[in-house]
Amino acid sequence: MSEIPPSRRIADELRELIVSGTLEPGARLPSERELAKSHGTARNTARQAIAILMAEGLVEAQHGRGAFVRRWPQLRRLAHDRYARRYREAGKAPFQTEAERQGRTARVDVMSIGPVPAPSRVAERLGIHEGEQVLLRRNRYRADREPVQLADTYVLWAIADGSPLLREVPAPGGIYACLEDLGHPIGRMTEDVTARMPLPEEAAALEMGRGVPVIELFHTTFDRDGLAVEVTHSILPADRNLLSFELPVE
Amino acid sequence: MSEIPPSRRIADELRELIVSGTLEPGARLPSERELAKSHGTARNTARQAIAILMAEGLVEAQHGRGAFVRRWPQLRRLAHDRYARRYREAGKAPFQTEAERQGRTARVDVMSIGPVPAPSRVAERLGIHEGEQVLLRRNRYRADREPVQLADTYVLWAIADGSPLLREVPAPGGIYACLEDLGHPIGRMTEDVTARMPLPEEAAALEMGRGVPVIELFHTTFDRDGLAVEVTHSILPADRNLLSFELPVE
DNA sequence: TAGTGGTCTAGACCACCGC
DNA sequence: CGGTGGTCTAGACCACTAG
Repeated sequence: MSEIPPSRRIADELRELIVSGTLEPGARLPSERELAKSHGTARNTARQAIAILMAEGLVEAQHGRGAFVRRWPQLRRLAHDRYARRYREAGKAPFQTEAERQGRTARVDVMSIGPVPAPSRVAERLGIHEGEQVLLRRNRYRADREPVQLADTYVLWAIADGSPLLREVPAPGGIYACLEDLGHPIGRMTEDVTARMPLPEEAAALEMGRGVPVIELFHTTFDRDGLAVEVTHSILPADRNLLSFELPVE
Repeated sequence: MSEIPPSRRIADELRELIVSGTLEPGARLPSERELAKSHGTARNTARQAIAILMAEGLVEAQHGRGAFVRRWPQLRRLAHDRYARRYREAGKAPFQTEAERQGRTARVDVMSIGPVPAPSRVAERLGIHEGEQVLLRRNRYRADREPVQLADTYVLWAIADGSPLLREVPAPGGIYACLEDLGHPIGRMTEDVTARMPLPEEAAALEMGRGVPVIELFHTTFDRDGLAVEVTHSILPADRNLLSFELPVE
């Protein structure tokens, strides 16, 4: 048998109003105390209903103001050709290219640059052993102030050692232009994409709301000899990013 | 000032044990009553701590048994060349190709086939007006029983009308082989990828645990004349899927 | 049957917001 | 100041699991 419990029922009712558009993005939900009274429950029960909707990313609570239907912000579009050589030759890094294409201002916070032991998922992609020394460049990207990406870029230490890659700004065209200067012309690039919920640190660094997942992306660059020279592990707020790819047909 | 509240503190402690590996995947957490006693709080407070970790996808509760560190299942890898013609000519649909490549058995549940008005995000990709009639094929895919994908495939009605696309099994090579037979050889394909939390219906149809997001994917197929002939809107449990792409360099 | 999570109650105090 | 969400308490009953 198992009846639907009151907290779920209240959540279901509100969800229906939201997905049907009756409650538009930005609209305020009834307060917890109102919901409790109108449904004849304790306040904690109504509160639980709101919590369900927050975990689903449909609702956002603001302390002292109320609970609101989440506005899904404009997506930043990451085009499939964002690493194309023509942009690099124009002296622009991929992120800058993307931002300008969408009329936004690119900002990069360089969090750290230095040698670290390679994490397992990076090592397997670089074809080295876990714990071997690699260069880590840790960046946060913002578009018009809004954080849109955390990126940990790992480069083989043999390539990075003593190179401009250790500097804050390695080259006008970004690290890919720099890698080419260092004798590793780009041969091919692959990206592995999945998603998960953010850790609290990630959510904080990206100023994310509750109930919003992150896209987890591993980018691997191979030079023309087939050597994996660089791996970037990125974390992107899912509500601010849309990745576009082109698939081969043949 | 604002101290960290007890529920957060308990959650932080447990999370540290999980991410550091002290509590391995599958390990049982202390019960809510144990946590409450050991931290000198009410049971509801300890319960709230567990709820935080569940929303983060780190912990899974089992009624009557306990709360456990989530095991992240093996990822299904979706290769960038899964739509390549050579597979189609071998008489295999893309999903079947992928499953076999990984030694798993492909299962397809055909949920419905029939004309519907085009939703907005489909219409804009097909280059038609919202509400125009299109064919919808709604499928659920499973690998060895486990649901791994919901896929709504929309085809221009002018192409689908009276064609084998209205049948359960349109052609041995899947709908893409069928589209080629109908005079629309594949020219190019694009995929737009983002992520969000699942709606309860989606979570149920995919048998997903709490705190696991879905990957939302729009696949668009263009024929050699540049006509958008087909759009597939897929929902994939993020803990069971990894998408691999190859990026153009030039 | 004992122990577990799932849910609810009816209070309480705090922090934040806007008037 | 009143209304809001954020958190906690100390109980209670239910449903499920396992020995």
